[in-house]
Amino acid sequence: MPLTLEDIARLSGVSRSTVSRVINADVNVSDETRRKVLEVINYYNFQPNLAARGLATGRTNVIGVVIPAGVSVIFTDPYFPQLLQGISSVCNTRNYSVMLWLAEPEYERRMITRILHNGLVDGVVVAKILINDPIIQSLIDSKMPFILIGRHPTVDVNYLDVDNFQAGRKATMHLVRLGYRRIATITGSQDQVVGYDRYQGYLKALQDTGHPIKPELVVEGDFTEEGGYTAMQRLLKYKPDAVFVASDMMAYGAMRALREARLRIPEDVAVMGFDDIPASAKTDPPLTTVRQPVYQMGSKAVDVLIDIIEAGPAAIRKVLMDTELVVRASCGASKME
Amino acid sequence: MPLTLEDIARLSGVSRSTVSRVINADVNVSDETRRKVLEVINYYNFQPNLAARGLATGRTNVIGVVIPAGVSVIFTDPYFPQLLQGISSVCNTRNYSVMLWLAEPEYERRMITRILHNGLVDGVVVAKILINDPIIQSLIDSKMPFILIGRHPTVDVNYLDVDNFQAGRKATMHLVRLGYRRIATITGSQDQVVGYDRYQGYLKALQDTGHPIKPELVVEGDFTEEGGYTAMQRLLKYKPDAVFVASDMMAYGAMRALREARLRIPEDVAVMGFDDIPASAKTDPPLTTVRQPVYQMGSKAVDVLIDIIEAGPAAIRKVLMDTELVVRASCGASKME
DNA sequence: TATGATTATGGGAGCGCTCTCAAAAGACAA
DNA sequence: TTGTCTTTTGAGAGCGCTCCCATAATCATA
Repeated sequence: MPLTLEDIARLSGVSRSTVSRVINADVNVSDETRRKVLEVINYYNFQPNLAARGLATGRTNVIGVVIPAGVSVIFTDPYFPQLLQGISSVCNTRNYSVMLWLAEPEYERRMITRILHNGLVDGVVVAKILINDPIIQSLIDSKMPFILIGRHPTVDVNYLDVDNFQAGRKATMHLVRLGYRRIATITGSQDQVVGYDRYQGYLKALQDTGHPIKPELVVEGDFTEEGGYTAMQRLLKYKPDAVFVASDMMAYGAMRALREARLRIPEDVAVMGFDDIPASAKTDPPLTTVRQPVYQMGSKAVDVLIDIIEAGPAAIRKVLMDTELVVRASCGASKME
Repeated sequence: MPLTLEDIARLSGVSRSTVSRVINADVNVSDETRRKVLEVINYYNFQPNLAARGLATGRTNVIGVVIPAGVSVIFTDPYFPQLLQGISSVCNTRNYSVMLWLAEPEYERRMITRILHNGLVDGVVVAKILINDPIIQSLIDSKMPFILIGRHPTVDVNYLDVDNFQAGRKATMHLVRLGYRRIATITGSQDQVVGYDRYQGYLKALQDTGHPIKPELVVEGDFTEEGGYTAMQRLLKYKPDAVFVASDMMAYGAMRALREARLRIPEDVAVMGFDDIPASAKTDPPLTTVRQPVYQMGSKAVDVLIDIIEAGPAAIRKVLMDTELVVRASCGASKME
């Protein structure tokens, strides 16, 4: 049977209250008493019961992490392990624990109420929510602090995301600087925020550098390899010399289409991807792409969430994070030199 | 403020005890009363506070999952996401929650005591523990129910693992049946249980089928690509016609060595891997290998653990799971036909 | 030395639940 | 009607902690 506060109190000849003060680093304890109590605590390796503390304080120092299962089956990408590492790391340093919920559809509704109302967690991180997921409204109604990973277009909630606009701009700028003149794009689905934002970044880069925007050089994809392939086929007749593809998966498809058309990468057409999934380092040629700071997104999200939990409700926090251009061979070297 | 049992009791005109009985499906409640109370509970979407319940019962219905960080940085493999899915799935159906700990080395000791003694979890699943990790002794001392994923050679604890011996045997048998005569093996480190077991399976298959065991056809590797490469180089002069490599990673190295030696796979040398990491479907040629039922390992481990938690201490449970041969092109078709 | 301010400690209530035990309410037979 | 047995309900204590308040001890100052 584990020891209790009362046991420690008895063993060190003080009251339960004093032991509690020592554990919670209250200043109103004499050095002598503190020393005595700590000795006993360390000797017995005492750990206060967190369920009891949770009951007394109304706070558990546990955060929930919700990952929709529909998303978490995507195993080709180290996204979730990295995200969890980031989350876990901050939780460790800030003395929180992580409750993980992989939300299977059939349990989803039951589960949500269980999470929200059972007093088990102080706040929730929701990863990669599907647009218009009912969970968001439940969360808002519950008054539980929460943060989304992936920005939400319509509802005013705390979120953290990659700055897809700047990233799209940065990627396109890279192509511009290398001297490409007919820069096409295969966008993501325009009804998804990420697809839209990356496309807007592409447009901005061209505008800023005085490049004309040619509608025929813009094709909408759907984030799949197949979609990238057909999109590239359609682009071919307009003879682009470079293409910014809004996801690595689509970029693979685009590269396949180029190979079939006997075009060399990057000599005939340069290819820029987005995501930097691991396989992109090993394509032929290795893919230049944009990397998201996944680990940092996890840690930052939790940091913000814990701030909200501990400081109480404040202004909505919207955090955008920078991406990193990963230059490999698929865009070639400068055409200027 | 969330409602309490007392609130529900008042609202439905019964006592706190009766509401508790209804929630816990106690039989000693009249149908009429039960109906009345359930109505109120559903109307207000009441959820009992789990911290309070935990305090009262000494059970939390939470299991801890510990993944050493040294291992979880391995991102090339969907191992952990799949394992977590399996774990999570059973937890959902059996009404448990998952507390996730990615053990960073610097926090490890602190964390372990926190997990074990703070009354937050009823049991622990420890994934891919390093051999002789001190965590095992701590777990044993703590009397907390726990199960290892990955069998432990020396200490007598609950574990669940893949049957590496049978798997090694099965893989080798496949090569035998295809008619290969000089079947070599690149083993894993022999000081790791998995490496040893797979090698023993190889030996058994050869014995059972009356093949002589040629020591020159056995080279010890270290589970790295580089190790597989050098091991294969050493094997070449003994002219094997097939090689069972104890991990896919090493198999990639072995294939590289074969390509450099201008040997065709599988015409000159067949290659059998182990693990079925995703990239193995896309090597040239695609790698025949052994797949571990990772998802099932997660779910089975939790199933066993919860049984132990709910039934109380019993005999040590040691579970071995079957593997699946994934036949692709790297071992060719039968030489007999 | 008495007084008040300050610091250190202990006692009690209460967080929301479960669980035991006793009492109340019915059911039934004599 | 009374008594016995069974079913249903309620009251109370307690899980291990925090937090408030009262009291005791210490110290500075008049």
